Amino acid sequence: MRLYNTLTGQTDQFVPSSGNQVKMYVCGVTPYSAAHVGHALSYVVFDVLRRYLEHLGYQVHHVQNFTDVDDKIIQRAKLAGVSENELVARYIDDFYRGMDAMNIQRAHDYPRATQEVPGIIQTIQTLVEKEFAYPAGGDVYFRVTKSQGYGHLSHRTLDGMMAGARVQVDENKEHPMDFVLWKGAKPGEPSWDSPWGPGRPGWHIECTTMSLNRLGDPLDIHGGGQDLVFPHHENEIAQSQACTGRRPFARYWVHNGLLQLGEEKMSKSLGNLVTVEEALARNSADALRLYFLSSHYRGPLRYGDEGCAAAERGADRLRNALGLSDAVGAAWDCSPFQQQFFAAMDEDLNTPRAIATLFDLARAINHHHDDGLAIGEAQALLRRLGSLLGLTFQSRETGEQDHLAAKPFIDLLVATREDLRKAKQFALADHVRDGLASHGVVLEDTPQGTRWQRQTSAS
RNA sequence: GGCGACGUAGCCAAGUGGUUAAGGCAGAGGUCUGCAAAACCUCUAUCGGCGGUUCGAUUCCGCCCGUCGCCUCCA
Repeated sequence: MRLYNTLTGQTDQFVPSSGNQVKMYVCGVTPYSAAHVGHALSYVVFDVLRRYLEHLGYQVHHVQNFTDVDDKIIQRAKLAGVSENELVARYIDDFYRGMDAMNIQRAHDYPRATQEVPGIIQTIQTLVEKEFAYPAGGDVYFRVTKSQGYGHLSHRTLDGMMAGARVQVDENKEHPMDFVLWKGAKPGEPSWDSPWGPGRPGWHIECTTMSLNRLGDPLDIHGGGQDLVFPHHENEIAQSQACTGRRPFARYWVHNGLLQLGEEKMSKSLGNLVTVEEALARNSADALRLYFLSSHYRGPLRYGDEGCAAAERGADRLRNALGLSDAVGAAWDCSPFQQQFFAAMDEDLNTPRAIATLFDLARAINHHHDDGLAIGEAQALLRRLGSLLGLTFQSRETGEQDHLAAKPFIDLLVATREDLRKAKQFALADHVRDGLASHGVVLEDTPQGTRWQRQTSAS
């Protein structure tokens, strides 16, 4: 397949460094607040990338970290009156719950910064020995001026960055753009002993240590949101290549576009976020995935209720095509849809086009079903292609319990209405139908009898 | 200020140097239905503005207008 690579700025043919093994490292979250739909979007994208690579026959080794020590965690824990560990545990749980509900496959490994401290210290030590890093005032900094090609990934130069005039003056730094590898501990902060005194890892260094230790360089794919390109990924490259003395650290850099809420990016610091839990209370996971994937992964996407509702109706359309009963008629060739789908996915994961193919296939299924042809094979294809996008074709699960409890009564009402219709008591029959509809139960009369289901779109 | 991205129908969103510019949602008409629902069929865009390159540009180049992202923690 072809894949856009932030490093080269082009869409390149994807070829892993060794055979059919793919080493994929995706930057994870800092668990100090609930997982939001922007996270869901990002991890849906990498989930689809992984599913598709696996479909192509690659063996993907997927590692994703948790940055479980940083300023915000310390601050929030104090605010909540719990330990850092408790806070982190709570939000890691929340993260897993949300991602599982989105049908995102779990990574093979979820390393945590706090569990890698000896390795991180080792990495920093190597950098200090190679003079890429220097201790100052209890901290250790990375020397960006010694790093060749610094700024290459984010297409900027040190001079250009200085011109931004937003760099903060720091007495300890040799150069304003130098960044911290090790933060000396302040009173009351969690800390570890190190050759430079007690402290904790800086933000970027953990990913270098974890990816090099868990996967080894070169990584085939390094992914994350576009907001990580600078400084996080730029710094990761600088550190990692300085540490190993080899390049590239990662061969394909894949970045997803950011989700916006209203006119701005959704982010924890702006506080304008919708949590995954909230989104899933109103929409099925399929609808959200359809929504995310119906725009290209590198472009921005505006999140909103109208978009969710439209996606839910679309999901219904696909579900309906799969819900049709098969006939014993002649078969027909549905393989062109498959080819079209793969062609779209091969071209830098063009999920909008792939989804369009899914809808085309659904229409063909409905059409041929009307003509009395066999549709089982095409339905199986739709299911299979959909699963490459992580679609389950299940309706929303909320209210499942009520629905089960109410089932015998709904069945009874539906059967009664059937009798009324047979007796041509249409006014009464419609009254029953309207009454059920007002409780979110939708009836559908088919030649095989009346079907009912709970309304899938949130209301 | 520096760097980057984007501007396609009522809304969301693909795509291409040249026969009919995907798909979804919404809308209109029709078929089916006791009526609906679902489904099917049909209809709804000269691709931000101005120049340039070209036989020909929505697609390439320049400028302008507008929007967004990064440059600070962030998927």
